[in-house]
Amino acid sequence: MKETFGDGGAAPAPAALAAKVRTLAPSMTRSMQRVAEAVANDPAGCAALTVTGLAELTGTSEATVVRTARLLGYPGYRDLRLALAGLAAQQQSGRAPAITTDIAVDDPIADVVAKLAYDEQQTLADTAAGLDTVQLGAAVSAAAAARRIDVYGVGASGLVAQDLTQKLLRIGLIAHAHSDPHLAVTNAVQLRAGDVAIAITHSGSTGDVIEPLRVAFERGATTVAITGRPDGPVTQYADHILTTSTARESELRPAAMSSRTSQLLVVDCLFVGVAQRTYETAAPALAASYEALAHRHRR
Amino acid sequence: MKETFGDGGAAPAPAALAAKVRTLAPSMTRSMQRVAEAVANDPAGCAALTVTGLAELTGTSEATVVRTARLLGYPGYRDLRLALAGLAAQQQSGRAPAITTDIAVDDPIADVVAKLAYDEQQTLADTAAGLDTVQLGAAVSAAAAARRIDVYGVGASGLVAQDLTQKLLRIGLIAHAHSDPHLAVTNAVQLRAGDVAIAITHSGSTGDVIEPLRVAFERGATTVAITGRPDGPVTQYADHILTTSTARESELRPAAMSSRTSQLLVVDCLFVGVAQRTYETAAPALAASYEALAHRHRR
DNA sequence: CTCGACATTGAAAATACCTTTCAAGTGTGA
DNA sequence: TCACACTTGAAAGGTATTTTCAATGTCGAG
Repeated sequence: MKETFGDGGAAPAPAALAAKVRTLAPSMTRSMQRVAEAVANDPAGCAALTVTGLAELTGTSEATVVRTARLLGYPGYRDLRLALAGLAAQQQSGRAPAITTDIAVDDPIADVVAKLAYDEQQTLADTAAGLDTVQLGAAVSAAAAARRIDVYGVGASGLVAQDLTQKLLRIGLIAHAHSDPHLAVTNAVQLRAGDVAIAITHSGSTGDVIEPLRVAFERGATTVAITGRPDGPVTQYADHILTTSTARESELRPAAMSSRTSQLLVVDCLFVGVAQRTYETAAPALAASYEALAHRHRR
Repeated sequence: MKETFGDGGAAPAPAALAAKVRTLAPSMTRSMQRVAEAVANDPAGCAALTVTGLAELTGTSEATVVRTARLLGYPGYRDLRLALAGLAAQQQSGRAPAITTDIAVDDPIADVVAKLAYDEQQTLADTAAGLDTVQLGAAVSAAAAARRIDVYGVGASGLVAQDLTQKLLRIGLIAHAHSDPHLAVTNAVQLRAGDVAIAITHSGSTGDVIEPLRVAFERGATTVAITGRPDGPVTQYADHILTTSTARESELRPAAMSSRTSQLLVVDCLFVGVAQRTYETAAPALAASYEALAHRHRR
């Protein structure tokens, strides 16, 4: 005959394992208590063990381990082990509040990854929440209809400018990125009504970027500023202002890092908006550029 | 002979299973993809199944299930199942519903913003979860001690390469970004042991980037690959592999967009890691560059 | 103090599950 | 069209889990 234990009524409890162990402890034999204790004390560790392993650890036998599992309400050790793994995962994920602190010089690399990822996620959420969709829509409309689009950005923002330009080119629009202030200005002079000029500057006060935008503005082009300071000097020449979020920075995490994340999201939104409005031409252009690149990949 | 799959280096990933499935999907066979898909779609359900059960559910064989588990980085199905149980428990204990739909041509601009922000956040989480901190640590150590660091990247990855270079320069290291494949190779020839070469390519098969990395590798430099395809050609010349996540893409949201987000996070982690290890020189260098820029702001 | 009934326990057999092997099927490039 | 490499599942081969069962220990009654 089969040995039967447990009340049978209790479903395989998910989380309240420690409690169950305490409740059932009095009705357990000595060896079973040892097993139950081990399980309650270190779910994660026990989840890594086989029946044999746990039996050895507790100085008992496989049979006892199985009996304990049964008493705790599981069909067998296999299922207890699964529950244990779940429990371990849960309580591990529970303890992750420490990410809010700054990155320290002696943080282990895993913490650095977690903190950076968290911060950037935060930045994205903030940016999305703070973005004025009306202004964005207006900028999109202007860009979609533009004869030509010039983008100004220096330093880290210069890369964002290039990113935007690359993508716009891919959907068949005419776009240029300028990080050389002189060339930017001389190009801005060529702009006229119907063209679009976009300045990207986190501080909102980068002279090298403001100057070409001013020229474009005066030439009658539609001007857009992507900046973290909606009250900064750059905005006085901007028809549309797209605000990026300013995350807290620390010594090891320069402002450039999160502002870049924020700027890229804005730029992506701008791009997708434009792609939507020019879908007829954008879709085949994207497909074509994709196709063209296939040849440059090795097998 | 024993069949061997998987990279072995990847530790049994804790949470980033869905991401891992996406990353590895391209290198899977059809039946394996069916298994992987089932696992990614319903971790909880699959955790309740035995190998045989999962094989039947997916219309494949036990062998295929085991192979898939291996490819995902686990020693066997047993361990995958444990991980699944953990995952199931985790995601049961509270999670947002997720904005799963693709961006459509007629989405209002506000939806575009929300979806893009959500997707990029997801990409960040996946990347952070899937990043091998051991590999990262090794790359950091090498870079911190390097005489010189060369970074290769073309197209969108070229901007990421520049971003990394800009930051490394700011903390006083000698770093160069190359997007011209000819110049990249001719520069790679100059590298020797103690130098570091970093290749950035989402596809893992961009010849223009692989070639200079190969040269650097053969010259004895420490080589690092930042790629979304840990099994791609680029990795054969890489001492350390940093895996970026592959998010689902759609027509309006090219892969380049999320891969860039992922790459930037990796690059940021690398940078911060290096800055930590070279803190004595990095801190004053950062302060100095900050100071130098102040003059370029108006008012 | 001795005996017997019963509970507890672990060794070992039996089973279920997981892993590996291998041959047949399938597609792919020369 | 053929040769080749890759993919796949059936079945053999191992492990882990479960069950059985006999040995041992416990405790109360005579």
